[in-house]
Amino acid sequence: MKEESRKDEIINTAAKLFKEKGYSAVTMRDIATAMGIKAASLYNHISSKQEILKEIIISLAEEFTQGMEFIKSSNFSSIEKLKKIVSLHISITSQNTYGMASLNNDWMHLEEQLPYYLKLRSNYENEFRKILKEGIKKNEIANSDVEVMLFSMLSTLRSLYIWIPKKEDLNSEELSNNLSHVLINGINK
Amino acid sequence: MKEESRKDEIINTAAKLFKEKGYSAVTMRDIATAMGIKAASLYNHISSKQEILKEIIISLAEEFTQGMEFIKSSNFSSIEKLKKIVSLHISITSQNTYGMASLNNDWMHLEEQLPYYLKLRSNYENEFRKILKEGIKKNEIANSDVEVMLFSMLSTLRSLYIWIPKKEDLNSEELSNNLSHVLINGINK
DNA sequence: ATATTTAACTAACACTTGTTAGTTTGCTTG
DNA sequence: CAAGCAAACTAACAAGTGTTAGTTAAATAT
Repeated sequence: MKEESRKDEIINTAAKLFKEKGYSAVTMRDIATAMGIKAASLYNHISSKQEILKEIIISLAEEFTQGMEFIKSSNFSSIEKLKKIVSLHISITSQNTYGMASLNNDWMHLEEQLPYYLKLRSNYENEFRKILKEGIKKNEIANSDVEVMLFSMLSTLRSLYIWIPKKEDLNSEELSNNLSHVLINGINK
Repeated sequence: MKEESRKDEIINTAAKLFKEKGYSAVTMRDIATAMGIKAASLYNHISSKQEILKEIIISLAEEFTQGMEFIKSSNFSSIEKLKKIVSLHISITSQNTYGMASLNNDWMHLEEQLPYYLKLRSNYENEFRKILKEGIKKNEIANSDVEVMLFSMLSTLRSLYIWIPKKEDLNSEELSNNLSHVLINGINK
């Protein structure tokens, strides 16, 4: 029961193609061909193209929600919490770079699940924002524009899916330390 | 001759739709309907859907190339050059957020123009990288991993198109200062 | 006034899309 | 061996795709 099901194979194959061309440009025939079968055969395992997208995106969004929940309820310092967020993004992204591309680029093609996804996303951003504000109040974080700091960090973390696959010899911990350092201390001497 | 031509109207309307749903999900009928005409009428002004995408992306990519060329050949300090790059991104993006969405998300659907676009992009990244390396050599910039710094800054700058439209009362200069400060000094106290 | 241009229209095309129905194949289990 | 099942297949569909051809109406230039 723990081995990868045929459905999972379809989802992973699709995610790979979605990353290259986007959800709308990938046809069911593309997915089927990549698996060496015919398009109609896909429907023995999944109910629609939509379902594939939903499975890719929602499971990832829930992983992030869970990770943030854990960090929130910890008693790390604000800076330590931010470092944990960096680790969270690197960990999830390096395990599923294809899916992360869909999460970032194809979320608007969710249909019934779109409101749920948007709720998870704005909750996540709100928790992130709270950590920054708390850090400023506690004098751990510079009193710069919170929205600018949030935007800058989140943009970088959300783009990891583009960048991680280019680094063949990825050491997650080292990357996490380097990236945390740059995000927290900037590039200044 | 300086007023917006019908072709430009089509390109701008298309860019807006491309931002919302992506190039592949937008049909010629969608573009036409948004302009209050029929799809076939578009072809009095443009030769293909492809051409619309090309016009949007290539002109923006060339603007960036030109801006970088200017910064490169200036004799600002490395940090000042980076601040100019931040300004460049904010300026181009706030003038054309729709187009910037296509540049970021739909470039892979360029066909004949794809190699040219990729060349411009990698040249741009190389010049950016050179500025960082020069800054490290001159002891203006911290000796952190150059690729991590480059990735972090570029990710943030490339995501501006998502964020700028949310700020209704945009003061470009103030944003430029705030963002430069965060990118250069980080968020640390 | 006539000729020309601009920019819209209708109608249609060949092809591609997601999906369904019904069937066949080959493995697993009693 | 027979039955059941998982997972492939072929064939077809209705709707939607980008695009072309030919036409028409209004604005502009001669």
